[in-house]
Amino acid sequence: MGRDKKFSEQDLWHHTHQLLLSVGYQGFTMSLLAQSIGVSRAAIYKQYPNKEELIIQFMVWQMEKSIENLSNVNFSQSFEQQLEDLLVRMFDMRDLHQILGFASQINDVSLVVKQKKEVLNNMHGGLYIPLQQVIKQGKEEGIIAEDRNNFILLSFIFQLIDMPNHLNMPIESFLKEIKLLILHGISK
Amino acid sequence: MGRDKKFSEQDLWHHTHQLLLSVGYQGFTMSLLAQSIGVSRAAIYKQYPNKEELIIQFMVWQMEKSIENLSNVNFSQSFEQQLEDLLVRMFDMRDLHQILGFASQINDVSLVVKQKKEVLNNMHGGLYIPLQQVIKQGKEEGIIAEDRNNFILLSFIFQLIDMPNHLNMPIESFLKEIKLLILHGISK
DNA sequence: TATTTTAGTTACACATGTGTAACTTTTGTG
DNA sequence: CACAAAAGTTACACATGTGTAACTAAAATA
Repeated sequence: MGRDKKFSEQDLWHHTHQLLLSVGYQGFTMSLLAQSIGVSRAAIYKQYPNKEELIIQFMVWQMEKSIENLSNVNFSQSFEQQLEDLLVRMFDMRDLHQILGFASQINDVSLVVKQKKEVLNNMHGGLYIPLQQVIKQGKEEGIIAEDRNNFILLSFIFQLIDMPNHLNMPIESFLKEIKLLILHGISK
Repeated sequence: MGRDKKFSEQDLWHHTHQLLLSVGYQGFTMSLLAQSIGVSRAAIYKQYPNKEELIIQFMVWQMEKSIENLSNVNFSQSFEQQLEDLLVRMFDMRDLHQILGFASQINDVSLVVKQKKEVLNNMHGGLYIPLQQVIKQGKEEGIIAEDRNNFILLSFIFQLIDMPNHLNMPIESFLKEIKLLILHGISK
């Protein structure tokens, strides 16, 4: 029973996403969110006790989606194909990255928030597993030197995916450039 | 004449810098700044009409320092030496980078702000000139392929300098790793 | 020492954000 | 149809931020 909802969880996350991207964490307010969804602030407070819990929950949800996505890389391919597969998937979740960067700014206003921040941290590891797998393949194929530190290599890949496309190249060619830089840097 | 100042411009910029790093642009308030300097808010308002003009002025000042710094790379060295020289200097101005990223979030509350944002944009070019010079040298020495796009290469270098040092390696070894990644990517 | 000038403080009016309590609307069900 | 349950709104109290006007403090100088 009860009356029909004016906004779905999808709506909520959609607008949360957009707002976080455009105004950042500190600029994000419940007023702005309510306004962009088209309901009153209090309607959102019925579902989430405060801004912090709403945002951390959004992040956990996004992280789950991302881990799922990355874990679907086809690991039976060659190293280079795996890398390409990976890069395309990582490229799709670029702004997610940016958003997850806000996690450290969230105040521990409640135990729940503190715990979910911890959860988020642990999930970060899950994000790295597929990458580790790809690097392992690269080492097996003799493309990557055995003695190189995996963690640095994957930080490198994560960092490059966030490289701004200032020239506004088509995604495909831009990804090709990134792949080239990852594989061989600036040298011939 | 008049009474002695309680805080110098240096003090002001120092605390502005620290605050921007720790709380970000949206979290930055005149109250926090005044508090960390140890004066009243109004004392700062005597010098800057609002937060926006204060911050944009700080950015212009920082940018000037950075351009000056980068332009002092010794361009009579070999490509690899130039690159190393450059990386050390860029590493010193890492957080500057982060701070300049906030520029787009500053509201155009006055003509002055709008103009200084424009100035800042133009200065960005000045930051690239020494990098272009180094890349040119690399091409001349036949290390970088002639047909590669300079702008992408320098975006790449800028991006890598911001790579987080999650393993907390000593700066020297970390810079060595970055240099290696820039030169050859992940391949042997 | 009285005056001028500059630096700094206090206190106000205003704006925007938060979280909640009391109320209203809409829906399904006995 | 009336009434319980869920969803939504309005209005309030409170907190924090902004910018300014009136005031006070300290130093140079005539």
